[in-house]
Amino acid sequence: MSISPKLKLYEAFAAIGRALGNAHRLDILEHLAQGERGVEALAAKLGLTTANTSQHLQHLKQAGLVESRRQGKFILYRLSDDSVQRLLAALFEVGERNLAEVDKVLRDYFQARDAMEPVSPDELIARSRQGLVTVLDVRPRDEFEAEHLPGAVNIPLSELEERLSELNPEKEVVAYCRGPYCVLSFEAVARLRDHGLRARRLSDGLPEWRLGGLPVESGAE
Amino acid sequence: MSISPKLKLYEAFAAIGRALGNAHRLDILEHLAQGERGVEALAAKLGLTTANTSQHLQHLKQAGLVESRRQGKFILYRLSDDSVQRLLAALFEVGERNLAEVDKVLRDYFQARDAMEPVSPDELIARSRQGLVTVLDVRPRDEFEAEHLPGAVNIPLSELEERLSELNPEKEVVAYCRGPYCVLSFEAVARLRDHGLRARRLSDGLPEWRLGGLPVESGAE
DNA sequence: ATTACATTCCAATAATCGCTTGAATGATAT
DNA sequence: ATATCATTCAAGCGATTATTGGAATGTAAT
Repeated sequence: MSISPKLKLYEAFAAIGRALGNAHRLDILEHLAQGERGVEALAAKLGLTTANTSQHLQHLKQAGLVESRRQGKFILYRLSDDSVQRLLAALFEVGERNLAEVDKVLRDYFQARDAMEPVSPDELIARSRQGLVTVLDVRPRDEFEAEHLPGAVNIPLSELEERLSELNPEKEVVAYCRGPYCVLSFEAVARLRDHGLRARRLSDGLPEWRLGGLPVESGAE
Repeated sequence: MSISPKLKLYEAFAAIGRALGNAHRLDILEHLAQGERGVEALAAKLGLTTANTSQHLQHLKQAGLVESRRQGKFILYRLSDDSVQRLLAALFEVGERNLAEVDKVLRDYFQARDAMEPVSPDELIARSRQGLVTVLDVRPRDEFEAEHLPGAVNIPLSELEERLSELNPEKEVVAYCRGPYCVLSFEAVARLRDHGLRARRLSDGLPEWRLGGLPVESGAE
């Protein structure tokens, strides 16, 4: 007598759950949400060994969360589907709502999250059309070149101070990066304000923007 | 130097993932999606020991997926939030889309899923208003009494054959149970058709109906 | 072919998980 | 108080997981 089909299904779904059950793998998924990446490139960004990164990717692949294709010497990984991003969003929502620990980190580190008054995509589009804002992408150059918001300027966080002059002080800066928990844009807004500029964060990152059906550009500036 | 705040957050989110990473726990969540339950009652439905069920519940509680309250001698557990149900739905969607194994089970066991032509909630409401259908709840009596669709008739699957006469053969039967992977309604529809009745499944179960903001009733018939 | 290089596989470690059994807790009922 | 009952805790087992370093695979360039 075989196991109930419902449990068989749940076993498969649980495998997806286990795949989500590791912080590094969530990190990988955040990076892949921005576009295809090779194993070594990912490993470098994450600070993991390639062997380890490869293992995590295999794990994610078996769970149906990512797919891969070969291009020349490299094997590029990407999210299987938009449904994966929605799953991540649902996971984050549950965490934000029900885990005191999450709330604490958000409050302590991403301090004054509310005071940052994040800009919604709709608002950004409206103000951008009126020429009131500078859209600032603070991710590393390679990520910017792969894909970015239309009309965005790229100043990686590490170069922010040296390149302040490139920003028009008349306009408000709206900074974004990889996603809702990417620290780059928080940090950027704080530093820009220290230098007397008006700056706010976009409420989400590039992947959420794309998921919302909004346009993106790719290539250098 | 402390661990990055993003990883701290992801560690918390990963804990939720791990909580989803066990078939029995998903089963528990399906049952709790229908309403509050005590530990022993759950254990009986799931076929687990109480100690084991309790452990799983602790695990789910720590992950913020369920909450509990004491009522007299019993401790009742419930889902923390609607967001938990949305998370489950997102998990199922990813599985259905990207896991060949899930597809296989759905095809093999829940055979001819399409041929069953599930009825959507909207359609059910319309046809029900016209008096064209019998809404049939095939879950065990206790679950029916806790909560059911308005106007539904309760015939647990185990009693289906004996109580066929209670069903008006002029009307089409629309059966439902706990959720999209609950086997009861599939089985019920198959058997009803064997007996010459027109029968279809509701596309989802009671929890999804409630999540959609549609009304439910409770108490005996 | 041979070399170079990206990626995956393999083996070994320590840590964690799922489940069982039996005792401990905590609230209610007598 | 004492007894009862639902639930949780604690200890222990076999199985699984994350990680690492080194070997093996497979593709591309010479």
